[in-house]
Amino acid sequence: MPKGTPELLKGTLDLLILKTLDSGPLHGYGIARSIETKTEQTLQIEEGSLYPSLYRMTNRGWIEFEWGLSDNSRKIKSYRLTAKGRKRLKLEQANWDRFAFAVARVLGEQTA
Amino acid sequence: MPKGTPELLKGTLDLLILKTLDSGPLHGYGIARSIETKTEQTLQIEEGSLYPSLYRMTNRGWIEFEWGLSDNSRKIKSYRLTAKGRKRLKLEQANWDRFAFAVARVLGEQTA
DNA sequence: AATGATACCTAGAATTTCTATGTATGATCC
DNA sequence: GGATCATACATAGAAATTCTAGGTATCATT
Repeated sequence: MPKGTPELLKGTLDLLILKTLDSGPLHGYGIARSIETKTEQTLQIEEGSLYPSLYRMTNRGWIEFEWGLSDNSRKIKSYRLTAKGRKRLKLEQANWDRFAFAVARVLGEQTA
Repeated sequence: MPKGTPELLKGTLDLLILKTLDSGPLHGYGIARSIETKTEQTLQIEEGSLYPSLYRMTNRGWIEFEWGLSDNSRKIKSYRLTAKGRKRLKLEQANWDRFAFAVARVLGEQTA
């Protein structure tokens, strides 16, 4: 753990994945690496959280996948957002913003 | 629900309670009302979440209580932070800041 | 006398995330 | 060639928190 104890994901994993897929199709493992890199390992995506989440969101119709090959010729499931997923992303992002703002209020940070 | 669907607490309840008690002793019901007021009902504290949390944190030695009377002469459990609780508050607040910053990074908000 | 707000409590369900595994293959190093 | 590491997928079961849905009691108000 290069940056101290990693943060728990506190129910934001779906949002983080949806947002990552908003930039274009990607496979599960790549999504995890992308989030970790962007946050400099502050957020760590366990595979035991990642794959169940992808499975759930596929079932809910927020994302879909097709089998493909990665750069290094490995079999991958390439995920992408559906229209429903894009709507869901907007909703979850708005919810997060409201939530984070509210918490900041309680913590006494003057955010406005 | 005056302000739309209330946000889930996503593991921040302990932090919110500790922070509220940092301003001085208060009883459970009052803590809940304080958080709801401060956030204009964005965060809603269910009693089924509140009391178990107070119980857990008492057991962990982060808070302690004594029976007392409220302004309107009701029996209350007046909670206050312990030294351990103050340390815990600092830790959880730092963790939250790191976490919120990391999420903002993924969401593409330029916070630095 | 009834109602609503205050104030406490608990059981059980739901959900998410984590820990701990397992499998398989491509790439690298000796 | 063989070992090892990173990539890539997956699942079972545990752990933790929060929610739903009840319950009790008292004070104040209508």
